[in-house]
Amino acid sequence: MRKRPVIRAGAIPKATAERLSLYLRQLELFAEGEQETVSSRRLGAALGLTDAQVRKDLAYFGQFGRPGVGYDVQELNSQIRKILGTDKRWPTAIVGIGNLGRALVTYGGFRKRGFDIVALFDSDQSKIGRACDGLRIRGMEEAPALVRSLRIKLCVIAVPASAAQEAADRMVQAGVRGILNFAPVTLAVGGQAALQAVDLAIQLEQLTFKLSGHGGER
Amino acid sequence: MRKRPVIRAGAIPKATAERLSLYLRQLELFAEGEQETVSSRRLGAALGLTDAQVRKDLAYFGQFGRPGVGYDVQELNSQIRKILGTDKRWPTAIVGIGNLGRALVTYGGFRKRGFDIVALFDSDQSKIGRACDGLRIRGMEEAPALVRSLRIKLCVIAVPASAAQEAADRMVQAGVRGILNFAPVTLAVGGQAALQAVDLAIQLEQLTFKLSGHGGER
DNA sequence: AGTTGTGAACTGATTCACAGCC
DNA sequence: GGCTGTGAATCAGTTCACAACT
Repeated sequence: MRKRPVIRAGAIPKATAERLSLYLRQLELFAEGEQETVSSRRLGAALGLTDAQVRKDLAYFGQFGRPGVGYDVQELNSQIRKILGTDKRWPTAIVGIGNLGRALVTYGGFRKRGFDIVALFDSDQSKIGRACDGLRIRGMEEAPALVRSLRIKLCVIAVPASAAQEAADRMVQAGVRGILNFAPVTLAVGGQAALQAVDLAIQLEQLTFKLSGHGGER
Repeated sequence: MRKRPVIRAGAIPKATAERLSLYLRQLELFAEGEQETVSSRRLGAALGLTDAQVRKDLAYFGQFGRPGVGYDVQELNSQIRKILGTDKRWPTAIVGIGNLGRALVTYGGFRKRGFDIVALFDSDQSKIGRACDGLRIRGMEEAPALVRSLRIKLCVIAVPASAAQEAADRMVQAGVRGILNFAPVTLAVGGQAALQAVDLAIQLEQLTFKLSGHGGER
């Protein structure tokens, strides 16, 4: 009898968590290609990782693979979704409907991966009431009611740096549990919410660092 | 006599490189606030890091601080710029002028931090020839000439996943040395260029992971 | 007193290497 | 032959703690 892939919790390395998302993304590609199974070596090669790394990561959560065969693409896909929490859908708000915010509203990749953009907020009076991609832009004062009624757990902050902390405070106050921050400031939320930050300019700086010699080769 | 802050190279932890950008960002805020000096403790506190971490990071590059006083904000600022390579400006191209690409073209944060968007590329015939933020959108076949004449070293890829590898190949062929990739695929460039990847959906997934219990508290 | 720079200790992550399974 | 799961070994990154400096 086949061993059951019971998901065990425990201390998951942060680095492993980031790679789980990569595994999932790649598994979706393999699934489109009608791949039934995949080995740690092939999965790793597609992502620039060693086979041992892939096996170690997956083993944190249970025994998903079959010696001599590899991992079942569909099953591993759904197990990782369960681990990441994306086996269910997440209603998500976007705060700050400027150029970047608008691009995020229409970004198809969110919906495809389990995130539904269901509310838009801005504090600019001239934007409030207008629509973007079929959704009405709301004032921040409507956040508490909407977060509650639409069961919003996540929000994306795409406001200018100077407005980001206040936007975060108000959304946490309104009840969101996780914030993806695109503003170039470090937010303080005092453990009230999970934080994830993306600074677009910093991403380019990491490239110039690599190119300026210090970055180590390869 | 004051010790000279000679930048030493050597093996810089990847993690340190990422934090350098954060230090720089924070130093700019302190500089606006007319701060003359800053201690490792204050700099770290603003970013959620320990003082020891800050000192260790900065010490990889030389001796910038003064015992009993701290670090000179302006000097540390310009030293980190030098280390990151952003003491000079970087002409940058954007490939893929869809919703995200357009938002990136107009994103002010790039210019402010040393990146000049000087060329736009797309492979969609209906977009070629149009303008975006005052720049003409070019076909990919113009990339080699423009990369050379405008001395473009970096590009941002904001095309759909299915087109990303080809876009990367063509830009590397055209001569760029670093790629910031927003497409949700792992690119292969065979060491011809430095790579940095941002997958927007993955950023949200990391939040759901934290919220789904596995992510460790704090 | 306040703060840096840094070896030493520690904690965390990756790679190795191999027994066991298909 | 191919492949997983995992303990052991290695490598990397962080924190500690303190001498030295202002």
